[in-house]
Amino acid sequence: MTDVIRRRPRQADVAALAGVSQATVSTALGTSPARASLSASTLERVALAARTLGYVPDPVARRLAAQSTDLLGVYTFTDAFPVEVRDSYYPFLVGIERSAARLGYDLLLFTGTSSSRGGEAVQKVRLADGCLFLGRHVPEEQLQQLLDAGYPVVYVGRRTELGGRLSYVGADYVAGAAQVVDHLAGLGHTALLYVRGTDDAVASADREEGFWRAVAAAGLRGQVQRAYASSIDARALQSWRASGVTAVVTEENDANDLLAALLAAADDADVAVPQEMSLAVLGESGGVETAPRVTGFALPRQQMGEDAAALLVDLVTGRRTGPVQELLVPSLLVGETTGPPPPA
Amino acid sequence: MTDVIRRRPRQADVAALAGVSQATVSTALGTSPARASLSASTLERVALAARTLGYVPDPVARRLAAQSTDLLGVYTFTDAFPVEVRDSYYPFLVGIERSAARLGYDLLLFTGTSSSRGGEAVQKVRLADGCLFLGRHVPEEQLQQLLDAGYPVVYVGRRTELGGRLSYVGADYVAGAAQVVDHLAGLGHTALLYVRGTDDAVASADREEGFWRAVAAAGLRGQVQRAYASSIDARALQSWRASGVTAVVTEENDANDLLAALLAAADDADVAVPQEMSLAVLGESGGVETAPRVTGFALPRQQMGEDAAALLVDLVTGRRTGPVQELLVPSLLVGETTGPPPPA
DNA sequence: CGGTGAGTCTGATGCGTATCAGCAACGCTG
DNA sequence: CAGCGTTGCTGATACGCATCAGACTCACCG
Repeated sequence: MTDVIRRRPRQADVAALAGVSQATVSTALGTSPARASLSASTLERVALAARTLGYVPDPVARRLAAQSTDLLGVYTFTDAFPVEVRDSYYPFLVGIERSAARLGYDLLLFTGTSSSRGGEAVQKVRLADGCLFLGRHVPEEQLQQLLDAGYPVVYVGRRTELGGRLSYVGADYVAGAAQVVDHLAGLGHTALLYVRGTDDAVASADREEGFWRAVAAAGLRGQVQRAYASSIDARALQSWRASGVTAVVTEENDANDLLAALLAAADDADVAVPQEMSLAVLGESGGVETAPRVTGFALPRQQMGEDAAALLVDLVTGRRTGPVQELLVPSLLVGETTGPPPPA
Repeated sequence: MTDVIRRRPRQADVAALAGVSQATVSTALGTSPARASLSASTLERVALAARTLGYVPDPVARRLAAQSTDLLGVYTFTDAFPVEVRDSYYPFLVGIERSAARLGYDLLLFTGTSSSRGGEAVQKVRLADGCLFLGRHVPEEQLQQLLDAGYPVVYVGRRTELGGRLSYVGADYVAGAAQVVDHLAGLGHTALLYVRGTDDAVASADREEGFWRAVAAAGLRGQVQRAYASSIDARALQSWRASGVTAVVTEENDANDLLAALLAAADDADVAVPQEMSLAVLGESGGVETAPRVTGFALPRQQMGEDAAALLVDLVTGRRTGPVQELLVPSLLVGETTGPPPPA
């Protein structure tokens, strides 16, 4: 009598029942080309035995032997499930999950905070076939190691670190900025001011580039000014108006809310938006509860997630190779803060 | 010359560099008690070698050998990241992630939809040390197999399937219902009507039990009626009033919105809520956009998630054993639909 | 009848780690 | 010096699967 409290059945058990070798079971149940050279009757017997025993392959062993788990890692540097539901990461995850599910992959969720052993923790993602990263943070050394080992990694969001070796699916801020500027040009504005924050993030630079390009293309007058939210007040606004500016665009900026400062300044200065001054943001206007719906552009977040996951799968399967970098074009959001310029 | 494009370093490489055996490296780098019997100098040499080579343990191999991955599975039968952000599962996930992170576990996310091979798919969770399930669906056969193998499973939500062998962290609907009834009793109501749906879900039965218990404890008159949303109209409402009922409670019910039907009926019958008739729900009143904030109780969803994950970890580590069943008490939500009964 | 090839299947091996029995060297006791 | 316990390490093995180089059988051809 064999032990009744047998652990999970393994291929060896199936093999015994079917009267074949473990190797044959592996072949019969797998998808390798070798499968074609097994007789129909053997395939059938193995399948039957497997069903009878309720055999299910052990994904861990499978991975150890074959280097593949049908798992995609998702590494976030903040909680993946933010309490702030409006959190901007969320739509990425929705997209990622969709794509993964469609392609038959499951998700391995790492939170930077968890195994807080800092650096080393990232290596744990190797349990998955490949890994998506999202978040501002870029652990260069760790990524370096992963890349060197040929481990597939895709960032959600444009990342220029590591000399372009990183694959990513990002948003085309240049195009987004251009859309906003074009929108203003279409309304008849000719003198624009772009107020941007003082940091040097990639996205910021892209937005500025988009601003300049569109300004040039449309033959407008434009200028850029860097500012802290605290330095934007009624007086500044008045001086801009005096210099002929009819529309101000700014960047969304969580840390340092330029947009809110501009709205407040307009209010202070009794400048009606958009009648006397148009206002737009090169990005999305934060929360839903923002009083006026501000003109700007929306990142195709869910689509970015989907594309990133799909790209990762391609890298994993080898359908695509090398660093692949993809930019998706945002869509213009026309809000209530832009209108034709005031009559001269 | 050894091959330069060497794969990730393994313990064998560290061992060679440190001049010890692979077994020693495993012991030195691990946490087993055997570690104590290694000399300080050896520990040091191994640690140095590991650091030099940038050795990182392979989570897969570790799991295969040691049956432990520091991973918790999360199995949902719908998308884990619902597009409907208001989705009721979401807070569970927030709690789960928190707990997991705090306890040093990462999350393995399975969506019932992904590996759609139906039943067998559930077995994939074995990659994790234990698994949380959420969703109405209960794949009994599959769970049976997992339980029989001693695999730790915890449901989020009370589940009475499998003869009580399932561990869960649920909401105490009995207590929740009692809170609502007590609230009404405190306001002076003496005749209550509980309108419930027609299904026989566990939660429904619990609510009804809570209703009866609290009614008995408070010495009130109560009655229960089963109904479809479509059968609730102005006439029904009037007849209830005629029979002396001053407060109606119902259950939240996504499929068959009794609550909405009641509100509509009150409107039709020109019965003012809560002046002429109080209305409460034994659960949460659906969306945020519900016109009046309906009195009811809130499930401590996030807490349930946290507790469930914590429980699972206890089961995994063996700190607790056997089926553990936990109920958390909801908190009363006093809304705008309950008030004192009309003067007789 | 020896030889060739196609069709089927198996034994052996590796993946990277954890664990355990056991070995060698050493000091100590009687 | 025989006997014994300690300390510090290693060899062997298991975990469950995939893969590959053969081995074996049988039909068929020259």
